[in-house]
Amino acid sequence: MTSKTNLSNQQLAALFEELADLLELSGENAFRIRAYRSGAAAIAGLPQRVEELLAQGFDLTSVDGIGATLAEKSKIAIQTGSIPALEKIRQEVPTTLRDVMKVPGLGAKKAMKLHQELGVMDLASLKQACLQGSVADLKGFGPKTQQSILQNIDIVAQAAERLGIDDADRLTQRLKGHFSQCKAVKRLDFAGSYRRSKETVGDLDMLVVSQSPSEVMDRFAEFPGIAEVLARGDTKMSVRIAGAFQVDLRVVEESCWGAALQYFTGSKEHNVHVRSLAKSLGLKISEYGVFRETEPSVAIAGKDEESLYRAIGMPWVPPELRENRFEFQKDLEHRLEHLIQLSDIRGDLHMHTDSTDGSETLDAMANAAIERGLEYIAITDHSKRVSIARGLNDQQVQEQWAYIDRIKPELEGRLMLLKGIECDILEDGSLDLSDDSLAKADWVTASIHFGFKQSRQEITDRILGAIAHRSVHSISHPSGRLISRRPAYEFDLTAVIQAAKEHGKCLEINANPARLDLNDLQAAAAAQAGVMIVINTDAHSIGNLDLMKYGLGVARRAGIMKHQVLNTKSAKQLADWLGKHK
DNA sequence: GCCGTTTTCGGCCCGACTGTTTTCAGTCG
Repeated sequence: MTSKTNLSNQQLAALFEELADLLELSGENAFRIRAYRSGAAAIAGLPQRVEELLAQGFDLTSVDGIGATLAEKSKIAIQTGSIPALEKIRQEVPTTLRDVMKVPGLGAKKAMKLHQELGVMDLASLKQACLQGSVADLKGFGPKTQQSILQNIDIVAQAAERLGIDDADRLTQRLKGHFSQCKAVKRLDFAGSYRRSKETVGDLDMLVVSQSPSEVMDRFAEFPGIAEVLARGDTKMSVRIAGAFQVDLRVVEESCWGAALQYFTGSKEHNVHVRSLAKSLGLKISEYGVFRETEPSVAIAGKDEESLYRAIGMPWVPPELRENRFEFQKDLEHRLEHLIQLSDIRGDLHMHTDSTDGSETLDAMANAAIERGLEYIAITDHSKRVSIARGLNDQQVQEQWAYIDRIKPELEGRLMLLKGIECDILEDGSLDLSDDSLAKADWVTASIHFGFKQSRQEITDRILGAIAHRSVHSISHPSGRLISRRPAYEFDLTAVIQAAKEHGKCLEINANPARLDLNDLQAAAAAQAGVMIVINTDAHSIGNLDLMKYGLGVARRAGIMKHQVLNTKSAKQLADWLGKHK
């Protein structure tokens, strides 16, 4: 089978997701919709491209969640770039209603009702309807719903325009692959907020060194998924990728690579500061290089970034720090020397198994951790309040810990396996498991999954209570936000940081790209106050263990140093730390 | 639509809670 669609697994999965959404809007059977969703997830999780698998004669129906129908539709999508059933339903249901459906508080039924009764087509018309007050008059809706829509609509509108860091990551991989055969490309990298590891990326800046820009641009135009070429000049080209996402290509000379990379990496605030420093030294910095004001035609630096920063008396600044926060302070050299990096991470203290909502057995997670070179992990399944995840009760968690005690000897010298729990902080402020149980754990991380609408004081008190509990070591995803999907609950971060400091408890940077919680500013505040940070993947599968890098992005943006992060400690040091925090 | 069989149909992770209703859609992972 040959094809020219070059559809990635993520793109194929997105087609099925869209089909599922549109079927849901049209009131289709819920289990059929779920089947499309789980099929999409299965495709997104395949280690190899569907196109390659099919070419090798692989039987897609052997994958869990993919049956004859999805296998056939996948085949057609790979050949044609689309699915006939999707094309058909797009004619019947406006696909922009998918955004309306994603507003917290709304679902398929309400979105469809808004469409049919009020003519709502998308987020803009939804907002207008709310502002006019006509939503509150609709049967099944009310003033509170209308108010909540208005509060949450912007976060969804933003999501439509920005990519999560992991999606941006995948897009850069596809672009790299697309250009790998293009001989005109001498060098290629991505700048902008993506390079600075921001949690979401508004557009992607691609920088290329080439002698023949037009050849590079021709190749760029062939990239699958381009909806529109917005502009094309001699050295610069902009395209819009499916949806509203923009990718900018800039072709530069080898000699000014560093200056261009620095210029396009930003941030704007960082660059303003850099250029004013240069000016005070009688220098001028542009994307073409560093120049003396007295001799503006000869670049004295800029072939690489190091030379540019050296010219203004600075060490090379890692992109994550270029936010005009720490990089111009006196302690920069000290911070750079100790700035945390991925290779400093020696363990992971938050992950789930198939005892609750993880997809792998405890043994599989342990083995995967060993393969990744981790020295220790904590198994932290959910407690019973998270019933949808089949959270563990006191007896079940004791059974899991007994099992861990049994297999510990086999892992001796390879992995320190900690008996942990992600214990829910209940609505009344108590913890979801008995004190007796929690006292037997090696590692307890407490978190909130319910009661998000409580008052700021109530939620703060819940967290403070958990911090004060003698068996708790850490608070996981302290703000509760889901990026582009759900805002953080209201709580007093300063009080939480203060309490964590007083009780010697950790606050987590959850590395899952949907969370990244604490965020960079919150994590910086905590670390500066002297709170120990822990960076965890919250893995629900083996593949999730590789999400650690996104947590590192947050920590580096926060300027956090190695010694401020608990899981940079060796297994021995961690055991000592836990001994002192009993 | 998928899956597994007690194999070609019947089930598909729960259940307490909110806002709105007086039966239900959506929220939580």
